[in-house]
Amino acid sequence: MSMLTDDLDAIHSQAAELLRDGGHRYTAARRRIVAALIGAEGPITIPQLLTIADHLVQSSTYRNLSVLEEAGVVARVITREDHARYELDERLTRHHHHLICTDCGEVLDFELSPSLEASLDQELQRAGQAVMFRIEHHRLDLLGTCMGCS
Amino acid sequence: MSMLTDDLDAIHSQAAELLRDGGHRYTAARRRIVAALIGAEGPITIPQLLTIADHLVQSSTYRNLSVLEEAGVVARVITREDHARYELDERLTRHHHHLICTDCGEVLDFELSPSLEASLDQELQRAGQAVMFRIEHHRLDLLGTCMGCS
DNA sequence: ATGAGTGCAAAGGCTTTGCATTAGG
DNA sequence: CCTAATGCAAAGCCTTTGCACTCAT
Repeated sequence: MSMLTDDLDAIHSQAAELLRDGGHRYTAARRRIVAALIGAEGPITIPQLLTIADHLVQSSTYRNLSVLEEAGVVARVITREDHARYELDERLTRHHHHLICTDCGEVLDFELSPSLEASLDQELQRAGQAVMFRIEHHRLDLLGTCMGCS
Repeated sequence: MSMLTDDLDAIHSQAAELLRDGGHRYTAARRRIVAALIGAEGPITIPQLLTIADHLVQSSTYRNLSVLEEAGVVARVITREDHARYELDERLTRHHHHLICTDCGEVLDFELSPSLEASLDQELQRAGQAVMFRIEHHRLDLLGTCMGCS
C-alpha cells in the first residue's frame, strides 16, 4: 500500500492516536514497522518485515504487531502460508481486497467498484441477519496465479 | 455441511474416485474423516475432528487431510486461529461462503444469491485481468459475532 | 508380494513468554 | 519515577517427519 507523501504524516498521526487510546506508546520500533508497511505493495510476512526494516528484533516485532493489531493500526492477513502477513488497517488506508498467488504466495491489493461493493455489503448484511450473525466486516480474496508465476 | 441421506453415497463415491485418480486409496480412516465432515455444520478444526470421529490418530489424520486436500476431496479453510479447519471441497458440495465468529472462532456456511455471485465473478475476472492475474477462485468470508457470543 | 497407509514418538518451525534492562511521558 | 517497551533466550504449540509394521490390491 504505497502512499502519497502528504498522507504519511496523517498515517503516523493516526497510528499514534490509536495507540494512545489503548494506553500504548508510538515508539521508534513501532514507527519503523508502520513505515515499512506504508512502503509495501501489499501485506508482507514477518521475515520480509524484518529484512526490509532495520533494527527490528524478532520477538519485539511479534509483540508490537500484536499491539498494533489490537489498536487497529495494522491488520493480520490470512493467506495459506506458514507466515502471517500484515498490512496497515483499512482505517488508515482504504477498503480493498487481495490477489493471492497460490504459487509464490505473494499478495497484491485491489479494489472493487463502489457499486458492486455496495450491493455486496447489502446482501451480506441480509445473509448475516438470517443466522443472527452480527457482521463486522467482510473479506474477499482472489486466489490464482500472478504474472511472474504463470 | 449436512447433507441429504441420498447424497452420502455420491459423496463417498466421488471421494473414492478423486483419490483413485491420484493413486490413493479410500481407506477406513479416510472414510471416517469424510463422514465427520459431512456431518459438520461448517469447517472444523483437527482437534474437533479427532473428538467427533473415533479411531483417528493425530499424525495419520494430518497426513490424510493432506492427501484428501491434494486430491480435491477436502479444502483447508483459513480463519484466524491456531488450528487449521477443513471442510468438504466444493466439488462435492456447493459453492458457499463462511461466517467466522471473531469471538469463539466457530465457522458457519452460507450462500450468496446466484445473481450477486454472478456479477461478483464477472467483476473479479475483470479486476484480475487488470493486473495480469489468472484467477482460479475467490474466497468471501464474513467476520463478526455469532449468536452465542453476542 | 509390493507399495500405500498407519501408529508411535521425536523433531520442526513459527510464534509466544519469562525476565532483567532500558526508555518514554 | 513508573510503567510500557525491549532484547535475549527458552519454551509452547500446531504440524510434520522417521521408521517399522500392517493392510489392501
